[in-house]
Amino acid sequence: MSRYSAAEIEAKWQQAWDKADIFRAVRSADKPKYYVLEMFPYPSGRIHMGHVRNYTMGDVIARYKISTGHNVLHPMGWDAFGMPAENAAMASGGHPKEWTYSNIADMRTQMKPLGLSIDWSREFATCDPEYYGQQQSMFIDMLDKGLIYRKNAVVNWDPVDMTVLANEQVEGGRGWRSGALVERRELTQWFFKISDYSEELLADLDGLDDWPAKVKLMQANWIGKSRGLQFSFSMVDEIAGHDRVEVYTTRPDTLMGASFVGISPDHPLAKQLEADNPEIAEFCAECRRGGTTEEAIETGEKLGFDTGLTVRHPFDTSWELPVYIANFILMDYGTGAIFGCPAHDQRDFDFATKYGLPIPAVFAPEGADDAPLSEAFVPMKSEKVQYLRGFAGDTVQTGDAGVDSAIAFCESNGVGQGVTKFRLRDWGLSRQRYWGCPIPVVHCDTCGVVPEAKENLPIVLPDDVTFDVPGNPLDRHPTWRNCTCPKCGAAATRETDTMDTFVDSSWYFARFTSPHATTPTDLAEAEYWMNVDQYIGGIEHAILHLLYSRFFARAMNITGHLPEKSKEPFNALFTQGMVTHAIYQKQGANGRPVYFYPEQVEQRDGKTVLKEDGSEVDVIPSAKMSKSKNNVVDPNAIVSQYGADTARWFVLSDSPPERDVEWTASGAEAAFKHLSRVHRICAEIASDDSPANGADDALLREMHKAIHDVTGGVESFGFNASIARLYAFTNALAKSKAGGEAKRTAAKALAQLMSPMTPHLAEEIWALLGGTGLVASAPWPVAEEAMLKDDEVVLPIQINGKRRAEISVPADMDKAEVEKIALAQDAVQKALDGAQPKKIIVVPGRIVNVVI
RNA sequence: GCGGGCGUGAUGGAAUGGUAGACAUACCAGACUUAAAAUCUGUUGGGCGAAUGCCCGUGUGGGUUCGACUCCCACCGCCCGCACCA
Repeated sequence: MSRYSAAEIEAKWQQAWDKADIFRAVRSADKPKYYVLEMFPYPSGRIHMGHVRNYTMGDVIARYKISTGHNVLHPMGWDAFGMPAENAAMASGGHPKEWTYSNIADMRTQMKPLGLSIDWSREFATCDPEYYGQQQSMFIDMLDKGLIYRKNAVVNWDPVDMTVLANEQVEGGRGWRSGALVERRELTQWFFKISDYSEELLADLDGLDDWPAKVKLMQANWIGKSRGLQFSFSMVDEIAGHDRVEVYTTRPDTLMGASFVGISPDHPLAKQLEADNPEIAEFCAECRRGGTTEEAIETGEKLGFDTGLTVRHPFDTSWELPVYIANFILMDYGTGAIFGCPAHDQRDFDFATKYGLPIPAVFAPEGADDAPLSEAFVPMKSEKVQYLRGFAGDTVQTGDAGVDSAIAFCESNGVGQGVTKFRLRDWGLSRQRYWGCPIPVVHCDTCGVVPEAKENLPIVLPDDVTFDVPGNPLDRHPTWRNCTCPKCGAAATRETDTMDTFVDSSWYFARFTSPHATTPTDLAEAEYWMNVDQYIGGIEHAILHLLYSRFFARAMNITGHLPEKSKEPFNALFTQGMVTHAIYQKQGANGRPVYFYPEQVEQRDGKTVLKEDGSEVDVIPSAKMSKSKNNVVDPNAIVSQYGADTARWFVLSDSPPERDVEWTASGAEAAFKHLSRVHRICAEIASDDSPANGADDALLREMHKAIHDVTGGVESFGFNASIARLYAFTNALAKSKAGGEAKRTAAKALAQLMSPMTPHLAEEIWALLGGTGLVASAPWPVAEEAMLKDDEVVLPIQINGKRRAEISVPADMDKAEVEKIALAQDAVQKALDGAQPKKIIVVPGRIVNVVI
């Protein structure tokens, strides 16, 4: 009998699928469509286990949906622009384009053996001119609709990558990719008006029922809606055109607790003062430098500088407050100025204590006195408090009510107005890089900034560039920027900035519906295939990519490139966990850890030791795979050792999909053994000629239960549960004494149920067992309701909630009868000891509980 | 600090409020073998017991319920996200 040879089987069936062309997505009205998409990869050149897990999950869904009669769209492409390509060019010569396309070719070669049900005819890379040319076309449309604008802005400048970063790309004051401390620079930049959609992007999260709550929450936090009062303090002495300080507060109810006004070091007034006061200039410079060490960012002492200026309280013009420049006030948030209410804000409290400012309480816990505070009193806004210095609403009310009535009071008394503010800023898209989509605008001396004419698109990146010096090669290219103005025809220059690569990934899902169209999308195709029914990717894209894509879908709808229904483009989102692996390390001589590869260690007497000298090593379980920690498992090595089916089976089997899964050698080995066993069992069954017998029914019932449970698992992303069920079904099949026909029926069902996870092996055994056609296109088996219930059920008998006996009764026996049998049990009789039970609970088919 | 999630055998993990530990790993024992590998069979939460069995057990403490891993309250621990956000 032939052994399970994954290499042979997998190549054979991949060819069969190709030949039958069964994964090509075809638009037709005869079937419902299903669009499943995994977040497309960056072409680093190597696939890793995380990719395998991500794409396998998508593949399970895609294959399952094919067999349940859907037209499935399951595409793949490449997020191909971005800095690693330029970094590679800088580090080792070569060209980003060659580096990228050769990486794509390598990764495609590594992915194909996984046997994914991808429609490769739709493949594209975002660095293809056919793709980014359409992106340029959309840029022009969006510019036309006022969705994009240009402004001077203080931007986050990454001094290592020599580029501008969006706020979202700055993490803890550092560039998200380079890790360099970000500097402030003023540049003219292009922006998407995403902030116009803050309210909508927030409100529409509510409709995303099949998104993880966690992701929705993260987006809501990021959008950061707040309701407050904006008003101004008039200055006692006007200076150089400044007669008031505009502030924003979310706690206007604490206005009577104001003790100072603080402004940001970047506030226009501070800049004014800085100009003729060296001391202030020194302080502001210190603040700006302030953020540059990590400690300062983390712990940050609250520093202030008394400007000597004073302002009048809006309710009492004789009440004067000092104006401080303070390092903890951010110019980008609100108005860049605050009033400090030390009694109810710990930060203001610390500040007031330090500079000897008064700390009047505005409210206190119900029934408490107006006693001096030793720390700020900051209750939840939903909590009721007693106002001591309130000015609007009830004396005892919640903070929320206090805020509302304070806003109403202030508005009717001409003190400012209630405003809603969002934390979400406009999305700066300009990057001073070469390897990105050129921004299709022209700078003309007479006409100014002019969008390029669409017939001139795509504006293609020049190939003759060098990377021997930092900065943008487009900027120093001798001729590329020379062009004519599309408006007046005079000589003009191109914009040399390119787009943020997040633009590329904000619409690729729409392009997959018509990847070769000569417009960004073909509306008829988009109308048919959109929305993405199931999107699968990592939680790390919870905010940036998904928020930008949601915005882009709206912008594409406005510019006529997507239908109205696609404003929320992803119907369901699933965020899968990582694939992790243990780290083996020892303390090195210099105190730093030394890392070992998995093949350098072994288990001896329950300890993990080095093979070479038997010394014990430390094991850190479940760590993210990382080259520097020597704990990376290469998918291709696994595929050549065990086959793709084993890799696919394992990444799905050991943990729930949303959680991390730890790759273990023993687990992979076990997966392979199991698949070999399935192969062997099915090969035996193929030629089993034993006659039908009494065991057939039990096996077929087992089969229908397996169909039911496995289907449920696949539909609810419980792949690990489906796999556990398949193990159990295989065990039942192996042990069954049923006749050959029944066994073949059950084994064919096994092939079908396994086909989404291990498609090659499934085809092989399907063929061995005489299945018709390809299992990949066979209709999904349906569980018969009648076969799911056993005639006899085992009921546990509990006494006071503890299991004391078991009875076996017909499943449809009525309650009274069950009760009678339960009571007759020895254990029950003994426990009752002649007394009457207080109560008997019979849950049909489940349990009996006798209460004594 | 705010928000969210999670605590179950040696390990990964199962359990619509209804027999806790499915399924798998690991370990141990046995069969086959000259031997090993492969394969097959069986055991394995803790304690007591010769045994039918009994007691304890899902982070800790309380509560609701005939019955709680599951629901409620409080606490402890871990993980993730956000954060001088006015």
